[in-house]
Amino acid sequence: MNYAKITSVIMFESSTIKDIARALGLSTSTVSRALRDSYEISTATKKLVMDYAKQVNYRPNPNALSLKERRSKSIGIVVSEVANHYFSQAINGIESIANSRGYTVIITQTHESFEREKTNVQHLASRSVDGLLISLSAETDDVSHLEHLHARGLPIVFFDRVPERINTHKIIADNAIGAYQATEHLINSGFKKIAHISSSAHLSISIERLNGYTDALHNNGLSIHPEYIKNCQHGGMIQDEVEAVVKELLNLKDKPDAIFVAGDRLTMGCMHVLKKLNLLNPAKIAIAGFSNSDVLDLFNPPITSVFQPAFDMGQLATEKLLELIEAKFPVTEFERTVLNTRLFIR
Amino acid sequence: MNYAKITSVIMFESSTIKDIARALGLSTSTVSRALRDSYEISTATKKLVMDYAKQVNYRPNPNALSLKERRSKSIGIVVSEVANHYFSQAINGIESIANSRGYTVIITQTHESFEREKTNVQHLASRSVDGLLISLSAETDDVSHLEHLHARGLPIVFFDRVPERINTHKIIADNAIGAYQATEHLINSGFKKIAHISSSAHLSISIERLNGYTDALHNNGLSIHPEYIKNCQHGGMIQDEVEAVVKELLNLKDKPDAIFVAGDRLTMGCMHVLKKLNLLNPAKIAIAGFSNSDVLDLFNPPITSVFQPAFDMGQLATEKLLELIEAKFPVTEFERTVLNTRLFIR
DNA sequence: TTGAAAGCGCTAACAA
DNA sequence: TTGTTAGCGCTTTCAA
Repeated sequence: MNYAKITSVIMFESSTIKDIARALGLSTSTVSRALRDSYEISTATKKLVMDYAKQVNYRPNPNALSLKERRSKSIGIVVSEVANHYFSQAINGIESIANSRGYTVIITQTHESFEREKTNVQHLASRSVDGLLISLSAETDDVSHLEHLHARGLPIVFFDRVPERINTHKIIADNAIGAYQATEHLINSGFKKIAHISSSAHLSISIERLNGYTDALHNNGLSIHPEYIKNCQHGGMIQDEVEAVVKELLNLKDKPDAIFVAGDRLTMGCMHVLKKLNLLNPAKIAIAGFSNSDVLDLFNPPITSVFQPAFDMGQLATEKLLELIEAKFPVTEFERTVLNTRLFIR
Repeated sequence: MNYAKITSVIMFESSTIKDIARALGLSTSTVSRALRDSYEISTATKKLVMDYAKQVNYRPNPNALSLKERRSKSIGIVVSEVANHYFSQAINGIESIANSRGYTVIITQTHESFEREKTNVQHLASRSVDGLLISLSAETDDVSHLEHLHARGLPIVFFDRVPERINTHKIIADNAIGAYQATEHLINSGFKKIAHISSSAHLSISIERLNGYTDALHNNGLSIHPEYIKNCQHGGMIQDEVEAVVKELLNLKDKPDAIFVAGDRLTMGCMHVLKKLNLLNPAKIAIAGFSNSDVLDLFNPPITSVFQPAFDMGQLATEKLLELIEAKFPVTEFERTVLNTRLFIR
């Protein structure tokens, strides 16, 4: 403890290997080796060091370690927002694996903004995370900010909203089948004029869910009306956009009798608009949508939903990422893993 | 780029001050100073260095900086779970301040477990965060794990669920008034037998909300029945516990006609139980509760709620924390800030 | 079995 | 105005 520390604000710091070495009359290298249980060190010295380390509650300085080892034992997460049950569940899955493997997780939110995605990714990279787990923002069409990092060797695994162009592991739900089932459920419930509201058109999930929707219509002998298909560039983050889109549908001369909504926040946004327009109770229009919310059955009316195995997706993505991070040799074979969705009929 | 790097896995790394110095034929200290726009360096050299740095996309290594400066420019957050609108909104507030001030945020979840809280806190401390923002877990009664760190000088700010014993800044909502208003709303709606379900009894929020509840009953000439007051040790994380508590209330000979629920997850859990028991639609029992959820008005029946200014609380807590972190002199005067809640009548 | 010394990337006191 | 050097905490050759 030096003079400066005492006269200035007392800093929070724990003892270092140097402190231990001094106290025990050993060299720092001996202490370092003893703490890592090296075969070179005698049992007696090891015990001495370990006991003392425990006594003073020694914790290695992660920054020194990172600097030395050139890795931070941390991974960065980029999602739209944590206030979305799909993502919060995925995060729980990610944490469960990462923490058990000794990694810290840094969560960032894009709020569906391309600019914030770039800033977050840049920040995480400069923060020297060992790898990145990303679900693209609704606005993201250009992934060059990620290609650049990927090309330079930063391990990246995508989940949920994945880019075509970057060749790495990708974990997704079977969006097409999920969308197909939800749409078919509406058809089987007697609806014939089914609209579709989705996030921005270029997103992988939007494309896949649109395909499921159109396939379901087609296979059930219903025709596809382009004016029934609407996109929200901001993925539902801007409620006015959702409201505008819903109103456009309702103003059509041939109004839809049901809507299949392709996202958690969009589904909620859509319900709010219908509620506001007094179309919810009694239900003037049916809704089915992608959502991992656990309160959908409390809604009025309760709505049928497509549930994604978010927790599992998070776990799997993390396992894949750690595989890349800890690989001894460059990985050149990448997998695209597709997990099943589940339809909850309400 | 040395041989090892090329033959082994190509690492993701950016150029260092050393690289720049070598390329430009300068010393590392000159480069360092130029990059920090030091008055000692000539304009010409500065421009040379800065231009080159931009060209190679130079990013300072945060680990080296942390090691040198003895701070990490990161703060740790400990909350129950991000899948809780109160906390996700608070986190947004925290991020908005922290990021603008150049700090990274590390979010951890306790899932209301005391053990996980201890592990997370320990992990963050050993991760050398510059400060901690904490809302205690439902199980936490003993705060010695935090007292220890606090005593050693780690800046800590508590929000929402705060301990008595630790003297530092605390940001809370006016839980008593919020609870009072919600209870009085039930009374004014004609209910006379109002029960109360809360998180674990020792939590600050539980105590304050209980006070608001009893005051409201008392001031309105209603008597307090101890058998109407129930606690959930796990703060609603274990749905069976919530179900048991609700059933106990319903099995009383003198059944309550309304329940004031003191927490976001508890409110949802409670609704689910009532739904399951077919008491929700038509409503056989009224519910009002603390919640920051944005979909309460979609519920059937919609429920009256007490909203906490979570975003503001997060912002304020972060400002206070950064004040402590960046203080030139030890801070000895601490504030307890109380923000107003808002009653949303539905 | 242990120690001395170098180095990870950066800053700053001191020299020139 | 710029360079040399030491040191933050740690690991790891190389020497003893």
